[in-house]
Amino acid sequence: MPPKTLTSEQRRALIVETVLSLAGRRNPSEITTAAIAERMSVTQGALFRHFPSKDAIWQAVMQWVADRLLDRIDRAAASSATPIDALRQMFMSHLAFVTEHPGVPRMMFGELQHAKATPAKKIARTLIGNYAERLAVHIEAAKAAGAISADTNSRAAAILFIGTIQGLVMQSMISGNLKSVRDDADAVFTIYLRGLGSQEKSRRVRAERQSRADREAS
Amino acid sequence: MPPKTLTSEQRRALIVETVLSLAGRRNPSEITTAAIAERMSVTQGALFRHFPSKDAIWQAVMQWVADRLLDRIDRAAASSATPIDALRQMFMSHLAFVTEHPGVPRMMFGELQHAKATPAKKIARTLIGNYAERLAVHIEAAKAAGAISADTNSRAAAILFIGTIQGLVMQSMISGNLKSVRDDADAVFTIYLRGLGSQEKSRRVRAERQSRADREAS
DNA sequence: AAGGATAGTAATCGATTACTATCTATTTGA
DNA sequence: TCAAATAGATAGTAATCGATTACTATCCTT
Repeated sequence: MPPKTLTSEQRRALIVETVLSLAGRRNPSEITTAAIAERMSVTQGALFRHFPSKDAIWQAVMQWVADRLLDRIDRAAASSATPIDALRQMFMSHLAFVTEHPGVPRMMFGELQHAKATPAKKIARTLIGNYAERLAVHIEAAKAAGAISADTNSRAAAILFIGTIQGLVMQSMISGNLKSVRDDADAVFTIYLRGLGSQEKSRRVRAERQSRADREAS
Repeated sequence: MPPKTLTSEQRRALIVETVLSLAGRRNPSEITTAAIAERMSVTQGALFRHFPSKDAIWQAVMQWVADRLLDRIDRAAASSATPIDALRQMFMSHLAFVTEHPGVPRMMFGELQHAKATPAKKIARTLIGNYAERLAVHIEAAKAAGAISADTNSRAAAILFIGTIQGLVMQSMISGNLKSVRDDADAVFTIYLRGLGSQEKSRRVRAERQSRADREAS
């Protein structure tokens, strides 16, 4: 069965998608151009009609990740009422994103491993920088609103936010179970929030409290 | 210059040491048997006189890491007076360990990336399991002593503890600066501790307060 | 001093890697 | 409609990977 001939743009998008899909099941550093092509039912040489090198493919994949992730957390934050809620929504939508695309954290980890700065690593670095910028906005806003302690170290708070997500993702890599992330997310974020000096309870706790109140009222 | 002939045991130890050293400067997945041998001033084939395969080398490296790290945190905890202090000492000694051996987190990340369970990954998994066990002991002790909130989710607290360290390490991978870890460690751990519901201040804050008191007293 | 065990060398193996030159088939546009 | 442009196939390339071979040098024991 000969593959349909696509436009170069379509093919590029499909290659990126395929790499990300493969990265969800194996170590990105072990993904060969032959494996990508096989998955697409195309010969290996065909890939180089659309990308000048393998590095360029990796670069495109990281750019895809950066664009989508930032869009996700931006939309999450925009639909939030308070700074604290924005942080929570960013946290949860980030986890939802990596749950939908298990290859994403694998690609990130794999790129950051490189000592020298590959083009793909530069994109990853920029992504995290932009991410931290977004976090800083809401952390400072939360401070200004008195929702968290004024003496909280903002830089440390941002590092911890990202590290918390990494911890959850890595836990899922160890167990091989991606659902465990969702189960633990709420409890972990609750601890994080209290660490910032917030008095707010987690959504789950508030919901339970509410339903308990409902039962007592009836 | 012909290399000195060593006993197989010595040579094995040297190979492990060399791999760890190389992992501190490049992606572990890019470390070839040829590169290891060259660094040791030995021919590539000589490695296979002491290890049956490259996998076996990686396995030995991870075992080295597991043994040393657990020993480090155990000794740190043993020399602590309170459960909270034990957690803090474990945290700091862990960071000191990876600072001394930058190849360690790289090896861990690299192994956990593999989808299928390689022998080395199994050791890494066991290590983290043992680590979490140690953490649980002190977290529960801290609860019993009333040093942290009783309603703290212990599993989440352990995940967050490890994730916090990962976040710091990854931050150093991005900046390429390992010293930044030490600078941020105290502030990040302070947030973590408050997240558990502890009222205790960080060592740095206490020290500053003390020195301020000293100045005022003089 | 003989002799067995062992550490290391040099060369090479087959497999796999990213990449490319050449040809064919398909699509596109004036 | 037909020729130019382009997507893909075919069939390679050189380089590098982990691993194995036959052989040599050295050490230790009796």
